[in-house]
Amino acid sequence: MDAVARFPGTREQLLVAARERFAAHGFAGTSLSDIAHDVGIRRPSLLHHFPSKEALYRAVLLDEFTDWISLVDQAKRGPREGWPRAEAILLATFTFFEEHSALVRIFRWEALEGGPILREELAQVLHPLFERAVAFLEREMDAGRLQRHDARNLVLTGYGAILSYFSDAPLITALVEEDPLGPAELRRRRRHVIDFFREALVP
Amino acid sequence: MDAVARFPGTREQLLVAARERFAAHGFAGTSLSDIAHDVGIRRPSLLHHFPSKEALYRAVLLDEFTDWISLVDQAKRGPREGWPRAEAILLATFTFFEEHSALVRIFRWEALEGGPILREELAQVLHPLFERAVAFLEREMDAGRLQRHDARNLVLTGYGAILSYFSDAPLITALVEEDPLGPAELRRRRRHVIDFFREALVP
DNA sequence: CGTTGACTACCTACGGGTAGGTAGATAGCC
DNA sequence: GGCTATCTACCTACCCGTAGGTAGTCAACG
Repeated sequence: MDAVARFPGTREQLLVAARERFAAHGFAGTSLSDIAHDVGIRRPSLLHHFPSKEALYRAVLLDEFTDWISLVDQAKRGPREGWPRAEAILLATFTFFEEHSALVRIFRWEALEGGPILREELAQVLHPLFERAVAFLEREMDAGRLQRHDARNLVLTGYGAILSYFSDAPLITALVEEDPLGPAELRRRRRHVIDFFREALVP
Repeated sequence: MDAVARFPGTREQLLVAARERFAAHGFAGTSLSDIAHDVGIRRPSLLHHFPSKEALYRAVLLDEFTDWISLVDQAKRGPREGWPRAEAILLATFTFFEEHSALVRIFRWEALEGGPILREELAQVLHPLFERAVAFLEREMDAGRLQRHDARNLVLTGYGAILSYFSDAPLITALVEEDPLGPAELRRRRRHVIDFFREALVP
């Protein structure tokens, strides 16, 4: 039967532990023993639930992507055009990554080391999202509802402004006094991103 | 005596090879055998020049930091205030990282995996640069020569806009058709960053 | 009702590979 | 002779994955 939605079955515990380990140390830097130990079993027992390290990794990413897709669907509601829509997308993206910081770090690991979900494979998922964002921006710029910019680079800048903050948080901690992931600093960052893009985008 | 500035001594060859390897695969993902092989010697011979893997890594970063400091000194020339100065700094930073893409990737690795040069240690170098940038921005905003923004977050956004592009280039490759590090795309990115920040910063 | 057989989840032990680091020998150069 | 740079051979530690064994559960069947 469906083994999901029981208490926290071993398999689900393993997925959570693996997500945190992969996010913290990347694919190559994570050992199956550590993950198994987090859950309180031995490594071979882990391999009873997932046939290989790579399979476990893919399962983790599949979980995260599911949440990601739900965000995209959710973004279909809300304002339809102009800056209000751009703002809504920025806000939703910020909030999503705020709540899925592990995904941010896994993305960065993938981009850097090219994990088993090779860059190409990951890019296949990101490509349509990227194209949709570019199309939206170009349409709004053509209509004069947004200031004209290089749409492709604009999307990259937007993602970078959000992703970098979360992925570089450990480094930023040593740069500023407050915890960059604390509620006050997160609010401050969110407002900055919105204000900054509005200043550049609203005609 | 000073062993530098000979032809390309083995030590210097090792530093270059190590820089590329560490940038490509991070500290943990790089093996000394690979570095030694790049130079044409065996691993124990490498350890004759550098007592440990960590020592080699630190030597690489020291080299890069030297170039970085020279950039900061160089930035003291040029415009003194307002958007022209901000633009000059952005341009110099962009050009520097364009020419030191290995450093970009090593930075990202450090932020992610917390390499042997612990984040704190790296942050000690970055902290004064960060504070100086914040002070400049706040002074210019107070004087009304730049649009008001959250100075600290503005610096982070600026660095993110430049660093992310270079460090994520492998991923971006699969997102757009052209090579993001080719001359045309680099020119395009540079112009976008400048335009975007001018739009948000010029009063 | 009791026994058998399949299944699940875990274990210990091992094999094959790779990592960083060390010891000691060798060859060339001042 | 002494110093430098390199080598081969070795060590320990860790990795992933597999083999084989052991409890416990649960359903089917005589």
